[in-house]
Amino acid sequence: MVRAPCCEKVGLNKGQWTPEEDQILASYIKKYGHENWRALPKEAGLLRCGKSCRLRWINYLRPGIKRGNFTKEEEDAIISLHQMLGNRWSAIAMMLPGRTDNEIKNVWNTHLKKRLNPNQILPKSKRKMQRQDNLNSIMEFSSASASESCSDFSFFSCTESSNVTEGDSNNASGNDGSLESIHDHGVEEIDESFWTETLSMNGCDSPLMVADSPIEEDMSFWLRIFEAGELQGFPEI
DNA sequence: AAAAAACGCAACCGCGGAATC
DNA sequence: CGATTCCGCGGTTGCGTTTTT
Repeated sequence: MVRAPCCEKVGLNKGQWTPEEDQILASYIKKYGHENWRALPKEAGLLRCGKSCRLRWINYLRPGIKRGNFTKEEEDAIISLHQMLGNRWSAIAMMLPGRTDNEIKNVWNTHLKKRLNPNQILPKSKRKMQRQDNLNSIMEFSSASASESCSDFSFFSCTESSNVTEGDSNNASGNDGSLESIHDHGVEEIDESFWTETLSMNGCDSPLMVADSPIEEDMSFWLRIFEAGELQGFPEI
């Protein structure tokens, strides 16, 4: 079928956003929310397409966005997560509160990729298959760990609490950071009860389980996992 | 000092899938 | 139940800035 364009392209602004546009968008969303991105720019009086407004809000205007350079811990976490998840930037961003998928993607492409051995970079077609393998490995690993003790992979569960603490109105609609997102990408075989059970397991006192856990703790937790070599079983990308 | 190259970031594009009609 | 709409994601591009020659 023929896809309708996301918006009428004629007469709309493109390129850099002006402070005035930012102001209009932010104040409109603050007042009315963003239930319908397509209709939002017209109602707000912006000469932008809905997609553009959404991107601007998600990446720069919404509350809780952390600006500035990535810390070493954040970079290491991105590398580690990328090893497991591949180019699933939204999933990686879920683990780094305050960072956006676009920002992480940029950091990866401009800085972090260079740290890798070039031989580990697969052609695109192979990477897709590898990614699914990694996901399956993660789920197997986390299932096994959960059956013994509090899983090191309980970060999936913690994702929800992390997002909740952001006070982000966006949670209600789009960038959910929820279990559904995980399921969307091919891990349906994991029963949802797994996550709640994991959360409530005895001795599950990982810092990640704390709703208001600071990001630094998240990062150090990741580093501990990888430094301990607990993930060595995963295939390299 | 100027030109070229490299870099980094913000934004756009197109696709897939969920939701709705 | 197929058609359509909308959202979100990942890949890519454009352009300003910085570094190198």
